[in-house]
Amino acid sequence: MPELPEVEYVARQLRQTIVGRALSAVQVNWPRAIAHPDAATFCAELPGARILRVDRRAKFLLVSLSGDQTLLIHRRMTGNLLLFPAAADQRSWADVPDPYDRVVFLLDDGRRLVFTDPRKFGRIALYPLSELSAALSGLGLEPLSDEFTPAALAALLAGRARQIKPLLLDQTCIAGLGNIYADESLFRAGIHPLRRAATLTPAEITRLHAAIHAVLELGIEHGGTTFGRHQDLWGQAGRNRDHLAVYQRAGEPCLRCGAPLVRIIVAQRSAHFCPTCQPNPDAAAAPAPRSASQPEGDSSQSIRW
DNA sequence: CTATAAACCTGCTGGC
DNA sequence: TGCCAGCAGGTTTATA
Repeated sequence: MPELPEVEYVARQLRQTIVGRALSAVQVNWPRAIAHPDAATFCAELPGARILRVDRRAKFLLVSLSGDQTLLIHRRMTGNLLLFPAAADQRSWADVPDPYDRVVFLLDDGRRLVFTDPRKFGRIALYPLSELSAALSGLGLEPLSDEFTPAALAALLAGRARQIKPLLLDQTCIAGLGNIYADESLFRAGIHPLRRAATLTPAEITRLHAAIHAVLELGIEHGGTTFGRHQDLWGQAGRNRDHLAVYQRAGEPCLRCGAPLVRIIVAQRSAHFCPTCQPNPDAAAAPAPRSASQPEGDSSQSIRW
């Protein structure tokens, strides 16, 4: 669920609340949540470090610390960062009742930054500046940056036989889109999820570029999309769900043409679209399924850990 | 290069 | 009402 907008929204909140503070202590309740280095070293290195800045790259949260170290946080499916006020009883900062709290950072002003994650997929890593770029080296274009232009997108798609939907989800191509925003982007651009990347026309590429940008910006503006568990720093749900056009709306009428929206499986993930506004290119030869699902390709690669 | 499947985990849903 | 198979989505890894 946390995709670029959800991560960006929390990054902005963290930037306004914890920059300038120092870490007093760290408690790791689920060692495997620490991807690098080992949990013991992680806990030993952090106390005393001051938080210099907070950034985002793709779906990663980057917390720059004094001592040339950077905290990399990836929320994966169900991870959330919550900030709690200083406890009245300073001694009890660690005994957070929530059983899903995997890592707890105690700030020097008594507040607690907690990483909660029911599914245990989320990861936190600590890298020295010298290894940071290597750790993030596998990521593709940052969709809200200046490098993401229609031309850059065109170059990415050129010669690719892959279906467009899996390509959009591939973090080594474009970094930050997840299932929700990929579906929303394709709908906005009027492109069927099974279209082969290389077959998109210049006009379609331009539309897709604009759609990706718009959909992500709107997501951020609305505090992200909450379906299962995304919450912001204060535990608040995002409001973007009310602004989605196709995701999780199978069977409901298309907002543009009224036709029933469809859900199929593409690359082992659900894909939602409007069969009218997003016509299937080469549906001809195929057996012509209906609404259920149909296997199709995918792939994706990315960062280590 | 592209596609497929399984794994990592656990809460929630649907069906019986 | 209760139990369980199956689903969900981000990423990695192994295999066609």
